[in-house]
Amino acid sequence: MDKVLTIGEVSRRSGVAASALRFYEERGLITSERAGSGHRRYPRSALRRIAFIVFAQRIGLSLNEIGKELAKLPADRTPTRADWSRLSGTWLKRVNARIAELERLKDGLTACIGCGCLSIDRCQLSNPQDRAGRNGPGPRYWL
Amino acid sequence: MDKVLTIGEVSRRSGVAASALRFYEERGLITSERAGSGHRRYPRSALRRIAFIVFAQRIGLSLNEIGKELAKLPADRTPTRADWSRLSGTWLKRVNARIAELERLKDGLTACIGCGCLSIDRCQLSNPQDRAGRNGPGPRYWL
DNA sequence: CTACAAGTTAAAGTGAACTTGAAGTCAAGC
DNA sequence: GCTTGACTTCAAGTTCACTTTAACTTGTAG
Repeated sequence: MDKVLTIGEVSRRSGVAASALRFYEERGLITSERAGSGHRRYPRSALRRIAFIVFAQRIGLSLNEIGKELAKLPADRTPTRADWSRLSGTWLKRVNARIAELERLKDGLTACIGCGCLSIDRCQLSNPQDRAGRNGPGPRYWL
Repeated sequence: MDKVLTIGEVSRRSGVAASALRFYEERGLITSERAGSGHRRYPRSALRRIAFIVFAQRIGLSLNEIGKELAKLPADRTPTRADWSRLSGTWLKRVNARIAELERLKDGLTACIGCGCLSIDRCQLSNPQDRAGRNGPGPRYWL
């Protein structure tokens, strides 16, 4: 009953493309055993790990950050419920901060734009300082 | 008193890098007059347009979407307060939807992960169907 | 035995949102 | 007149999170 899964099965059950699963493995986010043929075999616990990754992404973490979080899990055994819930602390802060920002932006949407004060000099909404700080190439996400 | 601004001045006041302003112009999001020297000159109203772009980005719109929104503004005159506020309708829905999703994820964070049900088969949180639908290359954003 | 689906790797491509670099022009201060 | 700084264009580079492609091997059904 301790059935292992192929990459195709994992892909179908998680909704994550097989290519993405290989990519995650390359990045060290997930691991797999190999069958004699060289094909990947996943334990059922991999599904939970993948669910975590997807979940964390929707919350706004980058794969890099997710990798750091996953590294906190015990390597020597299948993580327990308690292991997983320990990770959720960081996230809660993050989600709350983002919700707060959106609420702020929402208020500005009706109040600030409506009243005509969407001016860089006076309005806090478009927050020049926040932006000025983040440099370097690549797309910058709004978190 | 109808002072025009150089790209450097606009950059400092908006917190948006000069290179980004040129990029926005190339994408058709903003426009500029030219001085005899070929240097860009911006009317003060450009600051508001830029503030709008930054604001919209933080809300989660892509530059493409922002461009479409900006296209709704009158081309023949400086947009009024009413013109701007007409655009905010779409946004409000978007912000509300995103806040709702984050709230949902937040509940799952404490309830679902805590209780151990973060399983792809049973848990709605990591929503396989949502993901399966979005394909094609490039990074996929969680909105 | 032959199809054909499903798996493998490595390398290159993709889209978004910019930045960086090269090579040159223009304006102001000393 | 020279340097310095701010500007110009155009092309190429960067990051992220993947996907796509090519060339190949394995597993399964008929």
